[in-house]
Amino acid sequence: MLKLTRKLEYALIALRHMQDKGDTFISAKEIADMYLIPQELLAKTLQKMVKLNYIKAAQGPHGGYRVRKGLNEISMTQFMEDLEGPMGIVDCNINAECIQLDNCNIRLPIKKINSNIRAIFNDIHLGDITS
Amino acid sequence: MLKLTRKLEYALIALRHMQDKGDTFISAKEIADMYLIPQELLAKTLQKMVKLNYIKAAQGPHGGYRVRKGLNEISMTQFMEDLEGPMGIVDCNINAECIQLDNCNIRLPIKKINSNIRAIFNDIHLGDITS
DNA sequence: TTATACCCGACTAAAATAATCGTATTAATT
DNA sequence: AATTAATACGATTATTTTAGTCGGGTATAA
Repeated sequence: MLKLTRKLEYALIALRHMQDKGDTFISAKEIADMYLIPQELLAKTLQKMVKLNYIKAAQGPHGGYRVRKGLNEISMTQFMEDLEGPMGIVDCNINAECIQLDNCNIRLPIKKINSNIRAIFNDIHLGDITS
Repeated sequence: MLKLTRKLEYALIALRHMQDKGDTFISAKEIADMYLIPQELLAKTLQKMVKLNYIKAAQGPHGGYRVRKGLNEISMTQFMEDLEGPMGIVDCNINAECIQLDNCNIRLPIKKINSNIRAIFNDIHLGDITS
């Protein structure tokens, strides 16, 4: 309960590793081997981050990935939602398709918790983790 | 991602409902019907809360559950961990069986996030939600 | 032209969560 | 005493989410 997904974990690990390596391209394999994470899964996550323009890819031998500049300022909220879709402590705060509607007697306090959590993740940025 | 389980949701809804009703015993059925939640599942959750001494049960017709006094002071952290077991933004902060060990390059920042989240839930008490 | 690496969708596996079922027990009511 | 409405609880099944794998493709350096 309340856990980050592995995809996010792997993404953070990879970002940090790449950050450390500066401008050189790092292959998915290198990262996967080093941190003992499944290469294919990591690769997919990296590919997603390319699309999101978090990182840049280079194909062919000596190819790999490197981080884009300015990544440090991205908030964890944005990062998590970019990679995993909307986040909310309960569904009704996201999609509003809850069968209970106004019937629900805990809607407001839950909403408040939700915004507290968002506040935390708004205040943490990728730079806090990857550098 | 980062969602409360239904069990917790149901528990909170039930607690609030019972709180509203004061000292009278409320059946699982009444709550299940009112908020359109599966009766058996709710019942099990209520039974767990009886064991935890959150609420008191009475069997037989006109039986049901009612909240114990002093419930309002229980923190959400305690509540969640009582019902669902240890909570942590990543596993390694809980069971420390992570294959990466010191290899992990994001351990510290993640740990910090974790304690931020705990701080939120330590500061919210059942009374903030159920009354 | 070969080897290395990214790209990407489809698929399968595993784990976590949610829900149901069956049977036993308790106690108020008639 | 019998009936009924309730909790107690372990076992089981179903569903959903997350994790991981596979296969075929494209790009490019050497």
